[in-house]
Amino acid sequence: MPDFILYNVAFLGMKKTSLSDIARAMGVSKTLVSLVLNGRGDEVGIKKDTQKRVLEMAKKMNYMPNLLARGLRIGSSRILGLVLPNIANPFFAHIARVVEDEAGKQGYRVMSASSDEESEKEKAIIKMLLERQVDGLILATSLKEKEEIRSLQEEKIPFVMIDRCFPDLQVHSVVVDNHAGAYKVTEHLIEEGFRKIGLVKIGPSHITPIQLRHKGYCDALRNHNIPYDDRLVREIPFGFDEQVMWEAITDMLAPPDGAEALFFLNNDLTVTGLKVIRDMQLQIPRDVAIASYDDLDVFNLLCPPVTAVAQPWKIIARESVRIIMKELNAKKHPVETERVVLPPTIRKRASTRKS
Amino acid sequence: MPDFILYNVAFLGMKKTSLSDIARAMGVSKTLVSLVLNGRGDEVGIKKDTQKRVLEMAKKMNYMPNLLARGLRIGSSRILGLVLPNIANPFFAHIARVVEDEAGKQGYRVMSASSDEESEKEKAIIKMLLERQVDGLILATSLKEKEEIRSLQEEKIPFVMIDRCFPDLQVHSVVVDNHAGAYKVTEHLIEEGFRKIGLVKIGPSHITPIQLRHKGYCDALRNHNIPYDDRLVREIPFGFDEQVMWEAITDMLAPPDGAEALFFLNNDLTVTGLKVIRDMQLQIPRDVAIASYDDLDVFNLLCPPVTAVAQPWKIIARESVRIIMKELNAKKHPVETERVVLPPTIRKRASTRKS
DNA sequence: TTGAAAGCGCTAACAA
DNA sequence: TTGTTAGCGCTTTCAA
Repeated sequence: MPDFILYNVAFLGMKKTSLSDIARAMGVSKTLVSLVLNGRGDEVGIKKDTQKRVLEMAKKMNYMPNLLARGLRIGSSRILGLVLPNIANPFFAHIARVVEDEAGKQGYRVMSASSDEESEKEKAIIKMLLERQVDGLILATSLKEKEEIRSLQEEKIPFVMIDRCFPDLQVHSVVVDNHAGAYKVTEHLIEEGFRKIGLVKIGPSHITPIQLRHKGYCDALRNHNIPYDDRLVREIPFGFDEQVMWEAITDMLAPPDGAEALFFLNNDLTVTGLKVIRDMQLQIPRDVAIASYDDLDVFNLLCPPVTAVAQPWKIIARESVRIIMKELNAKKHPVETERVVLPPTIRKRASTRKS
Repeated sequence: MPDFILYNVAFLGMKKTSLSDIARAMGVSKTLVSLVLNGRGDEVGIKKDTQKRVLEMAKKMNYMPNLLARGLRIGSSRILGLVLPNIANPFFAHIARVVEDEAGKQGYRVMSASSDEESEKEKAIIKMLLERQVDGLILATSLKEKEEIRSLQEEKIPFVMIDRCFPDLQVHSVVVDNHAGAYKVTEHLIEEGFRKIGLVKIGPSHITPIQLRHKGYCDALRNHNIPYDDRLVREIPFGFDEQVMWEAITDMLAPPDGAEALFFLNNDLTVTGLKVIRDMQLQIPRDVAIASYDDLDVFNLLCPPVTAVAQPWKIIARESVRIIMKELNAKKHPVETERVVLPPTIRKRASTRKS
């Protein structure tokens, strides 16, 4: 009475039901069961009745496919690796959410990990993801050198770079026009009458978008005949605290040539910067004007509301998934390289209004 | 000359190197290679020299273990499933980050997914995670009924519930004392002199912490002899927009018995609520006082700063990983049920000061 | 000190 | 219309 034992096993959850369990219980082959359960019954021409019986038995025995086994067999895990500097940052959290949704629509899952802007950590993450046999990678990289990326290319790992990309690499990428965003905000500040504009960068210095934003700032100054003053430019290392920000701001605002405006190059900097400025009891924009790269919902609720560069994170996420899927489903390789550059939106608000 | 071919394969990335490739190239057995690569060489007593040669060959051939295969074989994926309502919500994004870090320290990876507060979506997520053979689950559940949880128990799936837990279930859980948080904030409002206190809940109504917060609110009112007025209590469905919030608030503030204060039961509600209130050109706290369940960094930067209940997300995440690891490593089952209840912190700020 | 062989659960080429 | 067989890459038992 093998049936009894099998049922018991299944019902008591002592052990998971496998394909062969079903096959054995029904006296058919694993192949048949596999075919039916994968919806290929009709295609192959398995009797309707048999199909129904298989389905019923699978249900009865509480069958659950083992996706590790399937992945091993078909050589594809249906997992996407998502590498981010920090998933707790709202910008990346939103991206993670949309990537998850978009990938899910195509039967893919995502495994994400945060690099904290550290090259070594990121290398370890990528290694781990590859060991776990992810089918493709979406990378907001913190890598200092592009060699690692090159080796991904050589190994023919499908991947898309987002937010950040080494300019001279021939790879899929979805980025925002960082130069334009920073240029426009700086120009806006200049047009509002500010000339001494401080720039607060996030470190490490090799992050491409930060370099481009810096360049946008420089170019705007130059085109408006304002001399570049490197006492007005600071780099704050990732993982900074309020103290570090306090020192930087105090320094930048110090007379006689102190900044009249501060442009923070990401949302973390802006939030901490605003805290420090409040603690210093300074009025915005009277004592110092404020602009932010990255917009948060709440920036518009502050008093005064903070001028910001909004990034289209939804589109970044969607495009990255679209491209990686195209790559994964491509019949022919290599697929033509896609380099998407999205425009940022400048949200001019009261924090940059000359009073 | 098999060596040549093998090297070629490895170096050109035509095909990944496997254990048997290394074994074959060296003329030894897979067993040996596996043992050495897993650091069990000494333990088993493999010659130092052989070990060195294996290690070198592995490196030379660019070996990467296939974790799907290992997982299949050892019956453990070293993956934790993390189920959240929405990873884009800062509260959950922070939790995800810390869970990722803590699990990583123990060699586990996490696969997360968002349920959007939908029971059906969550069931599908759990099913998917189990099919992917996660070793354990951390659940901030959106499930309406506890049956699904019960069946996890019956199937002996290791899991920990966080943030939300069905009260009469004997399961591991890490939650915040929601009743206390809401009670104290409500009491604070009352002590500041507000009597008509509106409550803005997030739907769906079965979310346990929301029910408890609601109860905390009720109890505080009762203990201060303030009658409960259900016109002052609204539920806004998850995924709401500004319009919905606008209607609710307009309604609650309407004379003659309009609310003098509003207590929002999560950070999303607070942010949108503040937007609406600003658009209505109301002064906080003169026209209406504001309190929030969930604190965000920026709440302290608003003018006025917003009174909030801060939740210890770092501890929630750490504890949940600690417990699931204890469960996974336990020699004996069942492990004693852990029910951690963390205290929230009330941050009293100017938004609730009677002017 | 090392190797042979089995098998985790699945799919797929080929046979019948 | 269904079954046989092989094998994905790994670990592990047992033997030598």
